[in-house]
Amino acid sequence: MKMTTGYEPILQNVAKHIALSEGETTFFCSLLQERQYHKKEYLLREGGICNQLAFLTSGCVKSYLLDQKSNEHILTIAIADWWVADYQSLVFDTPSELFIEAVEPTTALLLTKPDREILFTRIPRFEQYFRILTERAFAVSQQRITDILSLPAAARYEQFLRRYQRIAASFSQQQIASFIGVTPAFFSRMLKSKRSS
Amino acid sequence: MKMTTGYEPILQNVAKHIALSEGETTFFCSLLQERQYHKKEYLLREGGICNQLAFLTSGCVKSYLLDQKSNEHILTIAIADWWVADYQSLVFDTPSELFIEAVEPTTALLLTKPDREILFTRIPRFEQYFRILTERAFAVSQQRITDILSLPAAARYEQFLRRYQRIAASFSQQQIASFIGVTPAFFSRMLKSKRSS
DNA sequence: CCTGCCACTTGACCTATGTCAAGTGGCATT
DNA sequence: AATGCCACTTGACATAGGTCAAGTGGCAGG
Repeated sequence: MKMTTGYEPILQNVAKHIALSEGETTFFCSLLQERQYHKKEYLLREGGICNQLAFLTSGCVKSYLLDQKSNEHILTIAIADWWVADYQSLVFDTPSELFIEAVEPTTALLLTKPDREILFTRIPRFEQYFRILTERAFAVSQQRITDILSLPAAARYEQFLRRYQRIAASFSQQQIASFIGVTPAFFSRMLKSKRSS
Repeated sequence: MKMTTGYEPILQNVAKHIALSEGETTFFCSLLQERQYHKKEYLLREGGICNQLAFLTSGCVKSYLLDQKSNEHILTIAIADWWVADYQSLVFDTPSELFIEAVEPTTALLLTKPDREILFTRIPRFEQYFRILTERAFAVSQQRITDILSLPAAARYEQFLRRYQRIAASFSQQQIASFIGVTPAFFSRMLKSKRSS
């Protein structure tokens, strides 16, 4: 069927964890809204309440916050086949402190929070799907905390390279510096000293 | 029934999210194993594979890792009514880099990973229960990352006090210093400068 | 009442990383 | 070819927080 074309990636992702009948597939897709974002366009802005999750079918986004001095700190990087949202805001219904912004042209399938609740009611197996994804995301998040607490900047950069190999090239040094938690100037010096070693 | 006495706290916790019949309650409890830990006893040691979750009915535990210089870095603090596990190890079946240790005498109800799978099969609503808990834990974890990235040590301490008010007193300065990511010496100086201000 | 021990404090010094401002060098537009 | 822009680099300096080792002061056990 033509209507499911743009949904292939998400259906494959879902199929890794739970099986859906044809009717369930149709219902699930009916709750999703496809949306394109151009580079630097926002999926979410600070102050808004995050009431949807986005599944990326192409492109790449970052979520970040700005501190008092307007320095950008990247919290997450998400690429095709990943869900992204401000969980803090989504789960506790609080205003978001994050910006979520497309780093390159990006296509996303949006699922609103109320629609997700409907989905859970109609197809309870989606509880399992999201449980599994969230447990993984949580595990990765915990790892990030231990990295920040226990590793120096150079080692955090190694970790970044390992985990984001495929997409490291689409990020400027500034972005990477922000993700690993150092300034661009320091990161530049760090790279230089690595090259000569 | 006498047999469910020690299970009251966890049943109340579960009841906040899903309703269980009497039979389901009995089955759920049959998968749990109660265990006492004395102060400084380990629930999990580095190198082991974490194959269970622990629900605390009393007491307090910390999870931490040791870096190359044997400095302790506290990842999480858990108190009564919280689940604790090394999700990194539990989810990906990798050897744990964490220690989980009782900070005071603690009682836990243990649920092994295979038993949890059985639970999901027999009572699928537990998928929802754990989805909700994990989403909250993930949201809190994300917040911790943004705190570490964007706030100076003194502000991270404020956050700690806000979030762990009730139990802050059971932690030594060393533990708190480790949680917020500074050395005991620096933390001591920080407190002094706060007092005089 | 001593003795140890343990948490905490403090001083002197050190280092990783930040700040700010002035380059440099591509590369896209005209 | 000139222009401008943007990412990156670099120098000089500043600072948050670390290190190590020597106190101090409770308080628990004998």
